[in-house]
Amino acid sequence: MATKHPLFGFIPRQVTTKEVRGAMEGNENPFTRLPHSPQYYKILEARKKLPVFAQMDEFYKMVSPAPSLFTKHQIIIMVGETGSGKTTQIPQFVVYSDMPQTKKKYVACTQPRRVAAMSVAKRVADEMDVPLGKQVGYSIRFEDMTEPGTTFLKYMTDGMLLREAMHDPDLERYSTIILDEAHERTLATDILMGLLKNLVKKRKDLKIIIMSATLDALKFQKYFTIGEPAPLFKVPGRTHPVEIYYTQEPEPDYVEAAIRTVLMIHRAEDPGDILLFLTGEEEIEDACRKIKIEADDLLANDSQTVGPISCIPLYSSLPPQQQQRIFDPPPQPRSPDGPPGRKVIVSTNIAETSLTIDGIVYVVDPGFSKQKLYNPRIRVESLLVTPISKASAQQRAGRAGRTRPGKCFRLYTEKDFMKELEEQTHPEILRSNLANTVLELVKAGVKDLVRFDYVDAPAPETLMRALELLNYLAALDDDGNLTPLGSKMSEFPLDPQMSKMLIVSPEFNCSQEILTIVSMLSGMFALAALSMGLIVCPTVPNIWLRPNNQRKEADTAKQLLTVPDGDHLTLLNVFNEYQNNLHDRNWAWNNYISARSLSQADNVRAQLLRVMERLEIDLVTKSYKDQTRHYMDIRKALVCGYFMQVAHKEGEKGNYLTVKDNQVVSLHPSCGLDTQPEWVLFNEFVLTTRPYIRTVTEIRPEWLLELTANYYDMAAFADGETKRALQRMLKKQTGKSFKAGAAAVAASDEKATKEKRKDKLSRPSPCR
DNA sequence: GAGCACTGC
Repeated sequence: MATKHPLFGFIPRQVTTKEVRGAMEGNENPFTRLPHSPQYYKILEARKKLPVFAQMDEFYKMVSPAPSLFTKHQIIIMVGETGSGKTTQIPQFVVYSDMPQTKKKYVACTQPRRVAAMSVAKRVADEMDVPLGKQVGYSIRFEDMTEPGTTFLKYMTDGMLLREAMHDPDLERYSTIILDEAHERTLATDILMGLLKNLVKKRKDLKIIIMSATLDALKFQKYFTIGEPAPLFKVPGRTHPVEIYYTQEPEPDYVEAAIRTVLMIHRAEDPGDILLFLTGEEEIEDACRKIKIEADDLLANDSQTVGPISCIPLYSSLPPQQQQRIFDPPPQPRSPDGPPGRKVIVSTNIAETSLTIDGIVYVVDPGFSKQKLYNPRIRVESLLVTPISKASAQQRAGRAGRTRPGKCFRLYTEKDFMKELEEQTHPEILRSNLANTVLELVKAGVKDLVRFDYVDAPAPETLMRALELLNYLAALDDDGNLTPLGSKMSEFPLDPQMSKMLIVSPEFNCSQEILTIVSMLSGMFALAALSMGLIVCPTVPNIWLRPNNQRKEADTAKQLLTVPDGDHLTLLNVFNEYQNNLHDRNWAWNNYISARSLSQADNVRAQLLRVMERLEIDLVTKSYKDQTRHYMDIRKALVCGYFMQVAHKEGEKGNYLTVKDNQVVSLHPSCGLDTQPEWVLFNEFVLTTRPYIRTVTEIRPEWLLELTANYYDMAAFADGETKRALQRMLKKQTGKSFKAGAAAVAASDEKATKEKRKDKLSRPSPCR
């Protein structure tokens, strides 16, 4: 029996609300042509109550103006608060209008986080009555839940779309791109906004929707002014009111004030859970201990009016089982009709955006968070406790009104809120090292990095630092053009130093080993999704576990796996042992190693291996009788990527001086080197209680001159202790008397310059 | 003898 197709008569981008609602209410699913399930209608009733649903007509008038106005509204700015339903509904509205399924195109909606992409895709698949991964799917790193030819609505991380833009700058596969949570201003979203603003000139059929919270909308509207400003589409949120309280005077000690406020709420306010924002692990654990002591004290003295309390810490490096505790119910009253228990969650910023916890009625906001800052002068990213922005404060307060009216206690004065807090948190692009981003942009075809149309332009010095690094790595030539090597480097989801050493590693017969080291270094920070929709495994910043009560045992275990030549080799050793033990979690556990970070490294390794195969980079290893020689090759390959991160020992006090930047640094206590070698290469420079270098390997200075002559150009090297040390090394190599030695140094200076010239012309050096 | 805000490819 032939029936009319539910979308019969729909003209792409000229559909009407009546047509769409008709199709939605119909018996037959327009995308599968199967009967709608009873569940579908149930969900549809709930969808109809969302604020955004009432504005469908307004939306279609904006995206589908009369045909003559077709190109006019190519970009739309959409403003919607929490609870408006924009993330789930707008992409579906767009599907009915674009009809991507008829043209083999996608409607894409980006999210800053993996979990959000997964869980929203699942929700929308249910709403559309289709299986997840068919018509509706998601695409995130390590997981592509789409079916080519079938999927037409795709949720994805912003980083994933940026990767695609590198290969296909015209993003031909997409009919509409929706950038959700644009106000969060992630690095990837910012770069995408710049690329898309440029792309719409070329692709007149492409539509862009920028979805954001209120405060930023005008900025985006101004940025996306092409002839005239992009239109604004506003949707009200659906949250409960939150009363805001300020302190009368500034609080000298915000942790102490926060604890006092939590206890005050517990004593005096109605039942309801409390969320307290602090800045980091140590602060949080400390506050939890103190709250617990005070609350137990209250309970002991006054169990008639005060109920029990459970205090739960929340930060990303907490093991997943402990994170789950935030969903536990509050403690039971002491007696059947005694005062009710209360749950207090003490959290980092993770609860501001990444996680929502239902049942929170009170928020305590001291007004601080840790933020990453990049200092291009010394090329260091550091974490600093910083006052939050007004937007952040508003977001935090909103967390109290998700289930019923709430209260937010700000531990600063109203005057400070008005006068001292910045409107917005500085976007990530202004606070980051941009080496990776610059390489991605160049690969995506952006010619002039300095004049690129950024929403907020980064400091010229940051761009210069990135260009300089990429030039020394030979990813960009002297005119800033992408070299074939740079093009290969951009294919890897790695820092440029790492992709460089991976690409040159076959020349040192150790690409197997470098692949492992790179995977360990980058897997240490990557994510692993645990269970959908709830919570993710946190970042695993350290592979070494050190439980408080077994520190000694943990240290001994670490000692047994340590390779004295360097931490990079230790990482290699750990991974190899893990493989020799057949990925046994017990082996990891018995050796005080995080099994999660190892399996993550395994994941990353498999992905990088696929890229290597595609680029035809040989996977080689060489067995020497003498392991030291093998390690030497690996260390040489490390030098090819990290020659700019080298330090030289000064004096006998364990001080090191970084090459060229002349920063005084020390070996991090976690470093496994058994001596203090004269020359070391490091993976990370961290600024904490002191400047430290972390993940350190001993190198030989002659390798610097051999392998990276254009950076270690003696003739052009600024005078200083490092240069003198290099010269001493050259002198020793010649083995001559002082006078002859001096001549040799002069000659080697000259030789280095010549080498460099020759190098630029023809020499097939691994690092050029 | 120290530490790790949060994401992402």
